[in-house]
Amino acid sequence: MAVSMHDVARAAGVSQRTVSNVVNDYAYVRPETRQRVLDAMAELGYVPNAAARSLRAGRTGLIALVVPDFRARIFADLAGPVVREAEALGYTVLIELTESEREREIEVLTGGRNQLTDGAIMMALSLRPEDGERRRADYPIVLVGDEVLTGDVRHVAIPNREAAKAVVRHLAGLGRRRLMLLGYAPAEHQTGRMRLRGFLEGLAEAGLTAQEELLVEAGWTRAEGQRAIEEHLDARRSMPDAIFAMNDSLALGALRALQARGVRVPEEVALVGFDDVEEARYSTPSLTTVSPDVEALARNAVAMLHEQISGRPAGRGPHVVVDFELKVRESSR
Amino acid sequence: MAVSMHDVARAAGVSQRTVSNVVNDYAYVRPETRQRVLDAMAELGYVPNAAARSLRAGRTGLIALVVPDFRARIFADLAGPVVREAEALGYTVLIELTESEREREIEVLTGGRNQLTDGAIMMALSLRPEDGERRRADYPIVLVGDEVLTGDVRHVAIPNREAAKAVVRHLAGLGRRRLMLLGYAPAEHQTGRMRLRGFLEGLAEAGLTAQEELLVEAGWTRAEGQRAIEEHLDARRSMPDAIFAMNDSLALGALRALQARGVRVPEEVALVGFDDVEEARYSTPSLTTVSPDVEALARNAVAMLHEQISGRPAGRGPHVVVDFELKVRESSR
DNA sequence: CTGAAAGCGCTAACAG
DNA sequence: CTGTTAGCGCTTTCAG
Repeated sequence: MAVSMHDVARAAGVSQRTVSNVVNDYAYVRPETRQRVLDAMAELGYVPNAAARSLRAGRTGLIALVVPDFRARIFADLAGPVVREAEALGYTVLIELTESEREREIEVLTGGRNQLTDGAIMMALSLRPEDGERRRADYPIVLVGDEVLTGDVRHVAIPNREAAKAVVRHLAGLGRRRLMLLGYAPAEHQTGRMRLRGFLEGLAEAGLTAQEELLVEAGWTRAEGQRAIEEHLDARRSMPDAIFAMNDSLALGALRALQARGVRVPEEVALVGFDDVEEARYSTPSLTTVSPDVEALARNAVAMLHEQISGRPAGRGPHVVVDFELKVRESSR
Repeated sequence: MAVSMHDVARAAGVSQRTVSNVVNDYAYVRPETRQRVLDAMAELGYVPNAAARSLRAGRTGLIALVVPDFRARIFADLAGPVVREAEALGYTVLIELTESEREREIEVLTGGRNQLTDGAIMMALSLRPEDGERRRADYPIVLVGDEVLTGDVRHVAIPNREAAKAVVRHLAGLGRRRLMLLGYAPAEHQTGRMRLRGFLEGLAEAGLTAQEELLVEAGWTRAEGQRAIEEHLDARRSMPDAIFAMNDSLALGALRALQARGVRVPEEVALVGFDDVEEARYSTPSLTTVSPDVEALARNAVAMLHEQISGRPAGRGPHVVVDFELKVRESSR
């Protein structure tokens, strides 16, 4: 067994209490006593035991980051900032993968199989509003992304609607009139619904009307983007002069299809994505895209969770929408 | 405070011991007693307390995954499999980011600031061989990637040398004679050294000799790949007929530079990368690359760590090299 | 099959 | 400033 506080106390000739005081640099300890204790600790290689501390404190200092999968770039992007923010507030982050399974997401709402974490930050993709009732009231949670639960669950969102609107405004400003929305998926995630809504609002604002033929269904993957555009072109459906893809993967797939069919981007068709994945900067042409402030997403999520855990008064509302930036690149000029 | 075992015991009219037995489906408990206990647990919403259990057991059931950064694709790819494997063995994974700082990597060797984890899987980039001495002997660690420590540290490796050799063999088989190595970095990571060594061995095997002008220095990023190739072309240095990039980012940066300068790939210059990032499949032309078996990497790392933690006899040697596959795509035909 | 009770390592209330 | 000590929730030894 590892060396305990008791061992240190004996070695330093003080009581356990004093060792504890030193470890937590608490209260008043006479400098020389402190030094003696520190020496003893170093000598014995003392390391405080997290389990005992947690048991005593009733908190573990752990928070869970719950994501569907790390291969999706946005989740990987989020992990770094979340870990850093959490660390700054004294938390350690542990990872939970849901593979987008609803059961696993629900399990998080109840605090998990064991009370291992003080709270969770979750990107939920499969929860339904009514699942909110299964939530254990005293388990702090912050949802990132869509607002999928009813009730007073805190949540920090990507500005889907506002950004989609900004994209349309940008395209209309370039004189484009026949805008395609790629990745249309009626009643899928709220993310899709919000981007759709922003798209439609943008069109209305620009005095344009949506053409049904230009709302193109596709899963949000590169392969699907490619397939959908190929089919659209081959079927000689009405040709857009701009495409707003629901995310960058779709956009990059579309780009490949357009190039394969000899359609020039951006001359004939402008192309805009969403997410600002790294590749967007490096494709040829480079891709105009919406860049949500992921850093702020992480910062807010951790801060909001910390507020709940520590019972501190919320310095911000229960719902936060972070900023975004439209990165205009070669694909829409 | 949450409901404890004691509460459940009282509600079910049994002793704490019996509840514990039920929870750990231990020993012999009469079916009806078991049921009564289960009912009481459900009724009260009992959830076992991880801290108490850890304190008692002397193990936390947590393992650390220590990586420099999640934005580098390979780390993100590793996370999923590691979490899944760990879960299958009853561990929870927690994340530690080192930003490649040597001090932080060393700290892991000593078991960290608190005994929170039972062991660690680390991708170390900055450790030096002599750091091995700082290692706390009883803290289980598995290194992934390079073998950076002397001593008996377990480690699972990517087949850098073998794969680099296979790449050269492939290019030579296509009739290419003037092979460039992009991302040459004398005495950087061992990864680079091993790939370099494989490259040279491959050349020797094919009866070719390395030209110094074709060992091109560059950081392992896309921007650097682009810059290095642009400079090389603009300086009118000797033209290669094939480029082996130390990783895919470099290769994709190089691709961009080649296209910008009107060099046709693969007709004039074949191009091969390393890592098999997702984009490699979708670039134009798609990129030939080495695909290490990341799944196996994760599986072995977790299994080896588990062996150390549980003190089980090692079913495998202390060093494992996983498989790879050379994915031949459009960029080298 | 079940109960009583010790004790894992630490914090903090209480007492000097 | 420092010592004593109870107890966080659980597992497990020892008795029944």
